[in-house]
Amino acid sequence: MAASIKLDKNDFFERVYKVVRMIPYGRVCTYGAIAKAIGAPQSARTVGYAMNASHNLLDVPAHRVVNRNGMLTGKHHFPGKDTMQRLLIEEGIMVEDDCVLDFDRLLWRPKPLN
DNA sequence: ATCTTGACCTAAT
DNA sequence: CATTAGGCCAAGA
Repeated sequence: MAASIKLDKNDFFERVYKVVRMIPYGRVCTYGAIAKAIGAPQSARTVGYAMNASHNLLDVPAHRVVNRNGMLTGKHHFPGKDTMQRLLIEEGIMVEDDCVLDFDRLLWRPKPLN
């Protein structure tokens, strides 16, 4: 047995979801922050990919995840046209021009996972 | 099995 | 300041 200490791909996804689930209502988070929280600071890209698969999981508020600029880069991947923006606004987050206003204030930083 | 693309980020030029 | 390049992991052709 030994061997295979390598992380299963599913683990990576699960970790991402775990962090995203912790994002409080009315707050937003970034891909990079999440990546860093799960111990893969340079895998922000894969975090985004994980979000894509998270559409099935209703527990994961993917709309609260934006890029480090506060831009709604993933809005095109949501059903409908401006679903992501709508969801954010419904939580009290002001969005304009595909960017989160007061982004610095609303940004929530996840704590590193074990 | 290889190559390309993708909801990104950081550092270097 | 703007642009380029590299790195990461996963899925589709």
